[in-house]
Amino acid sequence: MSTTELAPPAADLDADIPADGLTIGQVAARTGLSIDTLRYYEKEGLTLASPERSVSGQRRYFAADLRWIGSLVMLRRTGMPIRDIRRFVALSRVADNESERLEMLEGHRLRVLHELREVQNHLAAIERKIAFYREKVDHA
Amino acid sequence: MSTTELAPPAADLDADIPADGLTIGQVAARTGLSIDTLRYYEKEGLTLASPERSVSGQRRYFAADLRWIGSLVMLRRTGMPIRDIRRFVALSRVADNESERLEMLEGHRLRVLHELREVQNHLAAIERKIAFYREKVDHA
DNA sequence: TTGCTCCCTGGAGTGCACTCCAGGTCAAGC
DNA sequence: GCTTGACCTGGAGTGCACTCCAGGGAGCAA
Repeated sequence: MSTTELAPPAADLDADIPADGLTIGQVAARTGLSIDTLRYYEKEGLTLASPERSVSGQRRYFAADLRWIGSLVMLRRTGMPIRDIRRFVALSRVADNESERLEMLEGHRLRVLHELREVQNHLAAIERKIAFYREKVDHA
Repeated sequence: MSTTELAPPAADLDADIPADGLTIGQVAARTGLSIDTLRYYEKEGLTLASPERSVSGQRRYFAADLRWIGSLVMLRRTGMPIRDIRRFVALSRVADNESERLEMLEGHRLRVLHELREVQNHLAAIERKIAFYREKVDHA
């Protein structure tokens, strides 16, 4: 989270995917998540479906997996807790509850907007403090 | 952090302060921080100076304390870690290092701006998802 | 066949920022 | 004089989201 957010994934999320899928390491490189985090999300029930496995039991990811992981990243990076994402995923696994999902996303959206406004206000205060220091420093 | 941000402090930060100062409970009410958090910040060395004490040993806060706590809130709510705030406080306690403080604040500002942009981008993706669900739901 | 790299699992450990607790003091009100 | 409520201290506990580790397997290259 600290360096990850500054170092965007090396490979493009949408670069094409070999016929036998991507390994977890390749997915990590594309998404910016760590291998451990990918397995952790899966264990925590955040994946829509468990990824396929190679004959030797290794995870193999395909386009749909990548798209879903993209959604996880967008929810996490906007601050939705794992617990809530799990609920959203549970809803997404069954049909005919689109309105509930919508409700969750809209609630989340409002919280994010609120949070953004607050951070922006505090940032403005910091910028005033910066101006104050700049004044002092430039006069020295 | 979860409810605090939604429930702004009841009393105004700048309402006037009795001659013998404010108790920690009153400061908590004004700042939105918990009593425990105020003591924790003090223990962690985030206060510019320890607050005065009443004859019976209770903390008494005055305007300067409140202003400083306001700065702490603004740094924390924009995501500066305790560790970094401690460094900033240490600088603030001695003279003639305004340029270092300025540097810290400007670095922090850039990180916050970066983070804000990223959250906004992810939020935009969420809003597209919302539009998608709204379409589906409204057609049902 | 040895070594290397990447993967696997279950479970333990970490860092952060609080938050809670036990046991105690003090001032005010009844 | 007793209760109540707000405060005190040192230290333990919590919740969250990872992150790391031990012990092991598969596939490939030299």
